[in-house]
Amino acid sequence: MFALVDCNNFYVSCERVFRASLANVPVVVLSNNDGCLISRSAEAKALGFQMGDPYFQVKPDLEYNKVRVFSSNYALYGDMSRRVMHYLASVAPTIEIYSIDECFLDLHGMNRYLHPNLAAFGAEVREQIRKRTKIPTCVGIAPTKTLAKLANRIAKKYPAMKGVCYLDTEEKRRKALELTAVGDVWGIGYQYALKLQAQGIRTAAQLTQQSESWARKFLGGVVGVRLLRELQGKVCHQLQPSEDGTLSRQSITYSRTFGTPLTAFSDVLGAVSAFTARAAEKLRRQGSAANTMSVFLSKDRFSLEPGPHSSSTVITLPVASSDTSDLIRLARTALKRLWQPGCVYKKAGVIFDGLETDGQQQLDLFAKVNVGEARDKLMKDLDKLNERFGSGAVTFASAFVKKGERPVWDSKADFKSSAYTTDWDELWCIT
DNA sequence: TCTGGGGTCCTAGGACCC
DNA sequence: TCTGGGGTCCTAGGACCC
Repeated sequence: MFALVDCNNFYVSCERVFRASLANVPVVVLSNNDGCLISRSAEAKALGFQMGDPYFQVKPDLEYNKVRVFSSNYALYGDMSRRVMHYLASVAPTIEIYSIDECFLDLHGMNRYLHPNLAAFGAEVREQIRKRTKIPTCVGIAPTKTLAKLANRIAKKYPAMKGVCYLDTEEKRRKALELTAVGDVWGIGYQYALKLQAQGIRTAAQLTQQSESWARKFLGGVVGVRLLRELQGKVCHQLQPSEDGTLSRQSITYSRTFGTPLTAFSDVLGAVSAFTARAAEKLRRQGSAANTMSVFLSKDRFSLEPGPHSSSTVITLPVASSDTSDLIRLARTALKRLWQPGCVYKKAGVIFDGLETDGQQQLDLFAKVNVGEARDKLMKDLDKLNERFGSGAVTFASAFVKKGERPVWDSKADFKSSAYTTDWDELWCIT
């Protein structure tokens, strides 16, 4: 059996933990750059606000309905997430942190005398998380990950379930599949839902009636076959945990939309350098070095101008690296290649790919060994200083921003709550 | 004026090699 | 009209997820 624990409206729930005044009123949280709605309270959903609604379009509506609006505050959400996951790690033999607000538990081998009734176990988990963190959750328990996802949706949708849905019998599995629209199945997105509806397949139950060769043909090859089998209760996806429960990434990206569009090379270079530094930090944190680096620049993606709105270039490194100064130098080379004078740029990003374990690189025949070691030490010290004194305390010249000033590329975040739990300067004040 | 960001997996097709 | 057969590596693109 697998369980999926999913936090309800996670970002909104995090904001509510620290503000009693947000209870029972409509609340939404915006994406980066205050772009779209990405988390909505039940009250905001009831008013008709949709996931992904552009903020500028629904702003009058939000104001009219007195909806409380927040910019996203990842320092807060990340910290609350760690608390939830830390608890979950203590109750199941294996967990896989699937996203910031979802976690799979592998219940195989769980002590059957301690938890003879998994539905009661689910209820206990919910209650404990609520007590410890004030975050509301729902729990789905079923024989496969895909069915656990489905069970979780049902636990959310039907209040009578009291937040827990346990598909322990064939009868319940069948019922759950009949209650689920095909587009709500994990792995069926917009395109597949259209295709399926055209063939008269409306519910998950109807989907499971199809043959594997049909799934292979219409649902993306082996991916579709696995999906079908999982719905039928045959396990295809095991948990994939890493040591700390988080997945070790195969690629690492840092990209941002600029708060205001940029036209000067020096401004964009500053942004790309800063993004490179942040991505390199992520690289070192997971103990990786990158073999390739891509830099991309984007113009207005909603403009009707013909031609591509984005351009990118890939640089293959001579030796895999996680050294910020190396990488910034390459980023500058890449940027020069891409740069078109007179263009108005709205977004830039850096992607590291071809990751390998740092320190295992083939020796560069001409490198002076001492230089490499000194650099490693420098990067370690850099990370320590930034961890202790705050991100950006020590930076490279090309990414430098004066203390107290906001960089020209900085995203918009007009409605941000405090980092109550992670920043000494923003602790919760009781006045 | 304003429309996020960070990932995954899979397939197909081309280049190249023996 | 005929014009090998594998294998690998790389890239681009499509679909999905939260």
